[in-house]
Amino acid sequence: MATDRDTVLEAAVGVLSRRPTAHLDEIARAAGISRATLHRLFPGREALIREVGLLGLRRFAAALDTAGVEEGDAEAALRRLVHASVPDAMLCAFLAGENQLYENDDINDLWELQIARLHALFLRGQQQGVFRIELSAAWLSEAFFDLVAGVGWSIQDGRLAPRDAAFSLTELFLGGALRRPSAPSPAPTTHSTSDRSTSDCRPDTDTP
Amino acid sequence: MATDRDTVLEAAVGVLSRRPTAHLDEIARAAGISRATLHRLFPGREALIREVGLLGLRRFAAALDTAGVEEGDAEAALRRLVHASVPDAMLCAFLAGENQLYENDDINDLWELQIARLHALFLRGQQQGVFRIELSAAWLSEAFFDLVAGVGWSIQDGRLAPRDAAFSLTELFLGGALRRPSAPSPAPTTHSTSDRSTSDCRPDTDTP
DNA sequence: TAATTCTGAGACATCCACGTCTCACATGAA
DNA sequence: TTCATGTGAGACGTGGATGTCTCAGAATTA
Repeated sequence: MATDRDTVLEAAVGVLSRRPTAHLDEIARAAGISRATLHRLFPGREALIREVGLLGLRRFAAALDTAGVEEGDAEAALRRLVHASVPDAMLCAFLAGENQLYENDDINDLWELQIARLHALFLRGQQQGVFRIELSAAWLSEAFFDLVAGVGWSIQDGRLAPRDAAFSLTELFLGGALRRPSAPSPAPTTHSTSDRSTSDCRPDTDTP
Repeated sequence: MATDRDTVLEAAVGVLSRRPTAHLDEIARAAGISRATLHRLFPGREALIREVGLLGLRRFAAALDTAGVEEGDAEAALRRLVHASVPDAMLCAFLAGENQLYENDDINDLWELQIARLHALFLRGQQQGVFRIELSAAWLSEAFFDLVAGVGWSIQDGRLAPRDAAFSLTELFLGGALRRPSAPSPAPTTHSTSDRSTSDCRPDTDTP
């Protein structure tokens, strides 16, 4: 069913994010293809998980791009980043689990690059007076990424509704990160403007 | 050096939390013992990681106990829980990564039990009017545990000072979880009373 | 229909981590 | 010193996942 490389990779994430030692049989079955075809697409297990990591990093980099994290108000940029990264929360969950797994150079470089962009966003926000300075930018970066990963896990396990993901993440994180906590708005910019529907954050685990 | 079972397990966590597929050679070397001794202590890899999971769950359960999460004000209980669980943040990081790994019954039961206690804490806090009701208790539980895990990873990688861990976690999480956000106090109850020193949160990675 | 391409299923061979064993040596007690 | 216990180092066999191959059948196209 899933002849697309990226489709197979997303199916692999659904398995590997929870069981990093899953057999290739299992991954192939989750993708709806045979082990032979999996091998035709990716020459070996190492190549597969490397490409999974690369896909996650590409998606997160794209989210940083589309959110425009280096422009404008830091709070608004973070809100945009939430909406842009929540659909790929599952990939981020995988990255959070094995970011230090790779001794590969290009992956680590790409990873450090994105983390640096996050770090710069929080640093800028602190200089703008939007984010609290008692919490280090490094900690804010780590916490944000971990919460994105938590969103991915929660959605996969059915503990969090995909439509609530962006709202839950934004409110919880910004409540703790903002210097002057905005009054807990009952219904902020989540379900309103809908520049991008957040309902397409699907684990895509088994949809044959 | 580390003949103690728990010492070996803690050393194993430092490796397994980042690389779940680490060889037994690597784990033994991290613990400062030989592979033969590791085998004498734990009969096989499966038994090892099972005991690592059990240790983490026991520690987290003990943290819930010493914090007394089922008593008194929910906010105060959560603050106590932070201080009690931060020293074992590395174990929690391991659990966060592979909580669904086990098809073992007793581990899953113990896991569900602790999560239920967390869930009850947040539910009680919401009923008390302390925690926000726009964020589900399930999400608050997941987010809290993920942030504890993030603390463990950050400390292990040297990105977060162990002495700042409890403060960073408390401020970030409570800022987003409290219904009436307390004014961002510059130095709250973290470094003051010191019921338990938070500086003993050491990854214990390689101390030969 | 006929040809081509792609996939699934299965059968191998290979390799590596794991489990087990033995032996030498260090440490501590008698 | 002598004995006992425990550890480290290494060798060895095994099992299972992985990698590669072939072939039959389905899907697509001419």
